[in-house]
Amino acid sequence: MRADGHRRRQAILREAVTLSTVDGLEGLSIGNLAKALAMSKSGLYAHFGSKEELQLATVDEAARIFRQEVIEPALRAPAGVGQLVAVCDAFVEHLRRRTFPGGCFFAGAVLEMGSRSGPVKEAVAAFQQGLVQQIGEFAGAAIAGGELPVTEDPGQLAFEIMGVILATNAGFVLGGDDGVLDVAGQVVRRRLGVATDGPGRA
Amino acid sequence: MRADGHRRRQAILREAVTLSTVDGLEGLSIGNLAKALAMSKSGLYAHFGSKEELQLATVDEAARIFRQEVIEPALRAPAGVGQLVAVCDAFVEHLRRRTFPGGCFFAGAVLEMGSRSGPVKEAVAAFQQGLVQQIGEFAGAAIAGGELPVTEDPGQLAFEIMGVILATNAGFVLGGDDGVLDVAGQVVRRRLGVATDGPGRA
DNA sequence: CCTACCGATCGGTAGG
DNA sequence: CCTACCGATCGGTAGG
Repeated sequence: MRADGHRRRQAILREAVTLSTVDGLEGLSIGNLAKALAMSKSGLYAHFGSKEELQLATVDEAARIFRQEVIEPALRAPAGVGQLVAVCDAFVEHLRRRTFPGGCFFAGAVLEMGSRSGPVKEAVAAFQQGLVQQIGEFAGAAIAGGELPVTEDPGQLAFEIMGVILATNAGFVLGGDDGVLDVAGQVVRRRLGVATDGPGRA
Repeated sequence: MRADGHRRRQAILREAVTLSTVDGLEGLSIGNLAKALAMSKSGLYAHFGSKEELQLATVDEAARIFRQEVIEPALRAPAGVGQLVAVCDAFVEHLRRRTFPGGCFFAGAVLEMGSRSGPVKEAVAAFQQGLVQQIGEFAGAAIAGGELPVTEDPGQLAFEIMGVILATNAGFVLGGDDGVLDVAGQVVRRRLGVATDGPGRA
């Protein structure tokens, strides 16, 4: 059945994304992935013709999961500042529920692939640039809607929020505990002039 | 001569740091490093008894270079806000002069080693935590000196500045051009209420 | 999907 | 510092 083949492929890719957040997209090996899935290497080659094809499909699957867990919740929030806060909150929850053992797939992939060339690097770069652009659009809407002063620059604001996201991921991956996760929401709310739901308040 | 041996060791480690910013600390192989230095693998084992020892020495050398190029210039700036701005500017220059092909060594090492265990991860974590603490002390001095309101939190401010640093590195590594490098200074000066030397102004 | 295999490279060692 | 080697694993293929 086609549906079964698709589910099998998706299960493989989910495991590939998971392993990549620990070992990297280059450190991900066909042998390790096969072992984790209790199948043979050549079984994997029936789905992906080469390691590069596997890497590209892994990036696609990681993008799908990130969109589902982080972007889509933000898009459902009220346009403007609400979406800026929501994208940070959704990212924090993405980390908190430990979707992947190595934190955010793309934070790692950007640094691993950034200084390389080829289709995998291009795929990672395209996703990252799309994310920054999406956040910039949220910021633009907040300014256009009068929630933020017209002296704000959407690109700079997107850069700042990307910084909060990356600092949160780095702190979380390194510390392994949820301690850092509350800082992101506090910082971004303070920066945008939104009331903070501090701890100790219901 | 001891001095020659020390220089040789340092040259090896400089190359090891350089290669690590592209291939990672795990992707750094004894064979590749030996080839880059035009020596044999066993020649490297005369300096480092194992790959883990090499990795630890590589982290130490990267820390030395980072302190020299980023921390020390900041320490020479006026205490308080001046040091917060200076640490960002020095980091940007560290990237601009392309010290390493893969950007900031520690930005990559933190994500690569974060979800692992062992002495190499601990060494990377210790450096990163020391850096955040150092920036937090700069922020504390700025608040104590009345340059920033007492409602500011040094830890949150250090987190924000680490975010600016990480977003700058990610953008630079991915884009490969100097375009992002001016944003960091603008964002951090605006955040701290310091006058911006915008482009078009001498 | 499987077993069985290929040459290349991995970290590391023996012996000099 | 060197050559020569070890077993293990790498990405990938042949043949089923």
